[in-house]
Amino acid sequence: MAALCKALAHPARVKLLNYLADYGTCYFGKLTDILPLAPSTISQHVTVLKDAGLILGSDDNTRTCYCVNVERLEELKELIAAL
Amino acid sequence: MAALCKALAHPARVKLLNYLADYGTCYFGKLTDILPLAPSTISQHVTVLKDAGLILGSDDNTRTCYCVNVERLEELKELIAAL
DNA sequence: TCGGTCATTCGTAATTCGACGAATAAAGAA
DNA sequence: TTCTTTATTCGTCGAATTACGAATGACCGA
Repeated sequence: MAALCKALAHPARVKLLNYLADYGTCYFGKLTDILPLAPSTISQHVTVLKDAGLILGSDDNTRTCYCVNVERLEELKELIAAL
Repeated sequence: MAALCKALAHPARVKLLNYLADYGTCYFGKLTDILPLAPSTISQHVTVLKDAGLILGSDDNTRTCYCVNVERLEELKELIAAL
């Protein structure tokens, strides 16, 4: 629970998750348009979300496609709702 | 949203909120029994939860009585559920 | 083959976090 | 008054976070 919240403890990561939740999937390149941050920084945030299990990345030849891990997100929702 | 999650981004603070949610209210001294941390450290965590608005503290003469801020907690639940 | 794009990793600097002990303030008991 | 209890604040330290640019590797097009 603390680990999941920690993954959402930064505005940039909340925006990323929100965007993915709204648009389903997208490539990394699109994410760099969403946030006013350097690509390397965004990659770091994406890694945090990935490590928390909240998003999934599939290597589509040279690009990387990201999407929300719905099951994991449900897990978080249940944990918070049970508070 | 990120601010609220940040407040819950540490196991000690999750435990504190859980305890208060279960037991309604309690004094600071009781909280020091719940966690294996120095009182000063616990006070820091309590301050973080208080600053986030998740708990409320009322000064009962020499002791301090803490309880969950239900409205704020509901706010968090709605934000997470809306993801 | 030579560039160009895409995404990540590495190295680094500044800031924040998390923990502790010591000092403090305020109220009550001896 | 003096001592004890209670809760907080302060100072400090190491660890973690956040940001960037530079370097890297993999793939495609010219």
